[in-house]
Amino acid sequence: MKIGDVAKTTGCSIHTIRFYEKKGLLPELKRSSGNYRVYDKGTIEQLLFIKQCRSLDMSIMEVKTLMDSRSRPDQSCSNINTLIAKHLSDVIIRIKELNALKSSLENMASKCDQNKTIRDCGILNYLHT
Amino acid sequence: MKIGDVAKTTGCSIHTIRFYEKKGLLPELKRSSGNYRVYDKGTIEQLLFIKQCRSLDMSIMEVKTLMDSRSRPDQSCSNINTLIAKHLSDVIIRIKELNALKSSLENMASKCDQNKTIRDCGILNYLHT
DNA sequence: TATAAAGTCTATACTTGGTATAGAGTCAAC
DNA sequence: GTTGACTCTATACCAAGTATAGACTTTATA
Repeated sequence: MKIGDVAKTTGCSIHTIRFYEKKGLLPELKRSSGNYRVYDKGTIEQLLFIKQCRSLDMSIMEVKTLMDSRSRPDQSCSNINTLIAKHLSDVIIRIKELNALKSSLENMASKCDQNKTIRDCGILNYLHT
Repeated sequence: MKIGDVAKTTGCSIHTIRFYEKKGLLPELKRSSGNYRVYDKGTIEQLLFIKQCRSLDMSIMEVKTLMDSRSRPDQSCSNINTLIAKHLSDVIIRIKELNALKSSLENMASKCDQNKTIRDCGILNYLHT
C-alpha cells in the first residue's frame, strides 16, 4: 500500500501520516524501489489507534507512551491507568475553567445591547475597567 | 518608563510586551536616545486591557478588533456585541465537546484496575478496538 | 512510445501565543 | 574604567498539524 491508499483508508491526511512517522509514532517503513513508503495492515491499525487517542485529545507524547507500552505486554499497566487518570483530570480542570469563563462572558455580554455607540458600549466599558 | 518597569506594573513579561507590539496591539512607541522603548500611562492601560481580554481567552485578533473599535467611538458597537457573542458561543461549544470527552475517558478508565499486565489492560484493549 | 497527469518525495514556511536564547549595545554605580 | 543590570534585534522553539515548492516516480492516455 502507498501513502495515498493509507490516507483514504484511515482518514488521516498524507501530511499527517508523514508527520506521525517523523514524531516516532510509526515504526521504520520499507521503501519501494522508487523510494515510496510501503505500508501494511499493521501500520493502518496503528494509525487508527493514534487517531482514536487523538480524538480523546491525548497529546502525541501521551500516544507515544501508550504505543511504547504496547510493545512490553508483560509489564504492569499501572502507568497507563495513571496516564488516563491524569488526562481525565486535566479535562475536568479545563471544563471548570471554561465554565467560569462562560459566566464572565455572559455577564459581560449582558452589559450591552446592539444599539449603542462604541463610546457607550457596556462591553468595552466593562473591559476598560 | 522603560520596558522593565512596564513589565513589573502590568505583570506581562518583557517578551510578551514586545510580542504584542509586533502584533500591532500597541501604538508606535517613542524611543530614547539609546533606542530604548519609552512607555507612558496610556500604554499600561492598553496592556491591562489586552491582559483582561486574554484572560477571557480572546485571540490576539479579537483583542485587536476591540482595540481598533475603541479608536472609533462614534461608530455602532454592534460588531463588538457580535464578537463577544461569537466568542461565548465558541466557549459553549468547547465545553460541550469536553464534557463528551470526559464521559468517554471515564468510561475507558473504568475498564481497567491497577493490577493487570499491559496485555490484559482494559484501557489498551478498549483503544485497540 | 511519448507525453501528460497523478502520485510521491524532501524540505521548508506558516499557524497561535507566547517563551528562550545569543550577541550586541546602553546606562548607572563604584 | 569596568562591572552589572538593563535593553536591543534576530532567531529558534513548543503543539499538532497544514500548505507550499520543486524534484522525482508511476500510471494513464494518445
